[in-house]
Amino acid sequence: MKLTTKVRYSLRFMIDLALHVEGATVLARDISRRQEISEKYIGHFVPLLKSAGLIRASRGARGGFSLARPASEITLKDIVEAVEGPMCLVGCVNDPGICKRAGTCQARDVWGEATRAIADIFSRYNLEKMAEEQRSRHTDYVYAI
Amino acid sequence: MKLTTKVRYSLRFMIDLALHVEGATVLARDISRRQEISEKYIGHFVPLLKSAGLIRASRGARGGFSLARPASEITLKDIVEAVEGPMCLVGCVNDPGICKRAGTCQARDVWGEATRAIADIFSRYNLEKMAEEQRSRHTDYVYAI
DNA sequence: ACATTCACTACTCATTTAGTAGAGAATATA
DNA sequence: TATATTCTCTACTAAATGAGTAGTGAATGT
Repeated sequence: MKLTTKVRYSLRFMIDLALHVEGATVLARDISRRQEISEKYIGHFVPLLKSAGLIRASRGARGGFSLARPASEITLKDIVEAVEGPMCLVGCVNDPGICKRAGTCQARDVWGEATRAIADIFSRYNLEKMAEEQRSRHTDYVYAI
Repeated sequence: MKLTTKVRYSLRFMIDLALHVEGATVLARDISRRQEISEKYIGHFVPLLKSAGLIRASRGARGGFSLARPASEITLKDIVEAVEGPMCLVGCVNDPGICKRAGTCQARDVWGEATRAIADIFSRYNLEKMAEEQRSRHTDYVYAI
């Protein structure tokens, strides 16, 4: 039941981006500094967020990242699936062929239902609200003091 | 978001046990055969189910396993936590000390809420119902035919 | 042309997962 | 009490995954 570092960082990246993108783009370097995530490591998961259509990237001077659609239309589920692939508690749920018991196994049904319930929970969190709540902490989302 | 083999097998073990324990005890060997899980591997997770107070074990002739309380009072959450420890999507939720940003991080709040929501879902599944639904498949929960 | 910025591949190291193997401890029963 | 039976514990192994660094390459605004 543990999420990977990539997913954790991706959420922080997205919240930070949503908070600082206002008309302009945001540099990986700046998010790296604020979030204390190495630029190199950011380079690993950010292309996944881009391929999933959550952010846009541009290179060169004045380059950087921006959201590909309104923050209100980006959910936690989108972010998790962008980085880890389709949500699924056990392999046989999405891919019955890997276990010959799939057709008769009640446990598989349970995991399937639970997976859908969790996906539903994750899809109820949207980036706009998460960023707003981060802002309301009045910390600028930078560790300091 | 993937569960371990131990948890998957533990659920199948518990469902099988609930289906076959009727007055008597059930042997690991029999569950091993029906579920196609090696006896050796069963020996790895079953002591965890026992320490968590979900099953009872006795050794020697007429030994075997039984439920430590009514199936209706054993939940999926009990089983998952018995084998993997307290449910928790990211470490900082249960253990804020591991990250200095814990106090101001909205992402942490999100993971905390989501963890509680998932735990709630898991606690709604009880073993009695899962076993009943397995039985109603009329397969005796053995791969065969 | 060039500095800037993201993108991609390769590599490393530690940890976790998924087992097997074998000896040891408990116990009902003859 | 001897013994077959059954669970329990520790050690070990191999493969996969996780977490990250490093270096090069490709795009782009000025």
